[in-house]
Amino acid sequence: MRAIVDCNSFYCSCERLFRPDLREKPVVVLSNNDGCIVSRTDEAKKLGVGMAAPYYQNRELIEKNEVAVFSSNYHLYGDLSMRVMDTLRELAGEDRVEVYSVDEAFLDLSTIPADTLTGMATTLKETVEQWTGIAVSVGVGPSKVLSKVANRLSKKDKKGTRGVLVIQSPEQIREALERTAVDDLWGVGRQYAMKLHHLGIDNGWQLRNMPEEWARKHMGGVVGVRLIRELNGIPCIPMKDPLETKKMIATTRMFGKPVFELAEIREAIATYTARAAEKLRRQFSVAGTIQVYVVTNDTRKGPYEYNPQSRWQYTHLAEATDDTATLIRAALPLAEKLYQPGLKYLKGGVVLSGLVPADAIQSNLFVQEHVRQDNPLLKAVDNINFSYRSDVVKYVSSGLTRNWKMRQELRSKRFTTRWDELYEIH
DNA sequence: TCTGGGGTCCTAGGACCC
DNA sequence: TCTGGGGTCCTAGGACCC
Repeated sequence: MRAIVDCNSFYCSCERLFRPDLREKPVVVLSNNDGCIVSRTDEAKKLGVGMAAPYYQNRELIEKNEVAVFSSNYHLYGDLSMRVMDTLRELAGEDRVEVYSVDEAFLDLSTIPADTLTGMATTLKETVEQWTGIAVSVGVGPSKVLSKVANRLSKKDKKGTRGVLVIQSPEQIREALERTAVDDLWGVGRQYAMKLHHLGIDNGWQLRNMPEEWARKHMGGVVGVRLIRELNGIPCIPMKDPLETKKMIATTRMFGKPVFELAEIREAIATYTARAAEKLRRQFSVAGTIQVYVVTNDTRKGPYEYNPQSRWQYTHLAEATDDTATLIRAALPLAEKLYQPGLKYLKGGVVLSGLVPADAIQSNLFVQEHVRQDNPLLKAVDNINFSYRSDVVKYVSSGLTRNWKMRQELRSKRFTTRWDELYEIH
């Protein structure tokens, strides 16, 4: 059996932890640049605040109802996420937890006796809440997809399930799947949902009964076959090895306001490269390929149309590296190649790929000077930038004016990761 | 006269997830 | 004025190899 543990309205719950006055009150958290609503509490949901909805479209509703609004505070959420995951590992066993996202983890419960699963799930929920202050929902089922189904139903019926639902017997599974629209299944997105409804397949139970060969033809090949099997309680999506590292690292941002000059684009790209390189070093990898992209607003559709167009350039590095300066040197010419005067730039980004472990670099015979890996200077810079102010130490190419920096006007303090922002009790 | 079979690697693009 | 950011997996098709 598998469990999925999922933090309720995670970003909002983190904010509430340091603002007890907001308990039971509507709260929302905004995406970067204060653009969209990415987390909302049940109270905000009830008021009709949409998920992933643009902030400015909901502003009136939010102000009228005195909804508390926060910019995203990733330092805070990252730290609390770590505490939740540590708690789960403590309870379920170090190697039985797969961190799936900042607010979700799959647990392998295959060694837990069937009749104690509900007890175990309840313990997980209560302990996480007691140790971290973050409320979670727990769904348990024979496969990952079914555990997701259970988790969703546990949230829909909070009073009945108290946030914990185990589906195990054939009857429980059938009932749960009949209550779940195909749109709400993990692995069915907009495209497939549309296709399925077209064919008269509306709920999970109907999809479960479709033949595998049909799924192979019409639902993305083996992906569809796996989904059908998972719905039938046959686990085919394995637990991931916790030691696996990322295969790609990206840092991309909307600019705080549109940008027109090459100098500004260069600054932004250098800054994003430095940030991506930090992430790279954190997982002890080096990158073999760097891609740079920008999004322009093509005005051919009329001056006020939103018609974003992306342009890409990439280069393979002579030798894989995690050195910020080397990566910036590779990135800037790509930015220059992309730049065309007169266009309006909305967004930029850097993607590192071809990642391999730092201790297994394939060296290039034709590279004369090898950059020293495990550079103590960079380590020191990473430490300073994390524990004090971001970019206390930065490369000159990342710029000093930074007109393009994103808006984040409503961010709370980084109570748990910055010395100068600790929570104070007077 | 007439053109196999089996394989790898790479890229682009589509679908999905939170 | 105004719409986020960061990932994964799979497939198809082209280039190339023996």
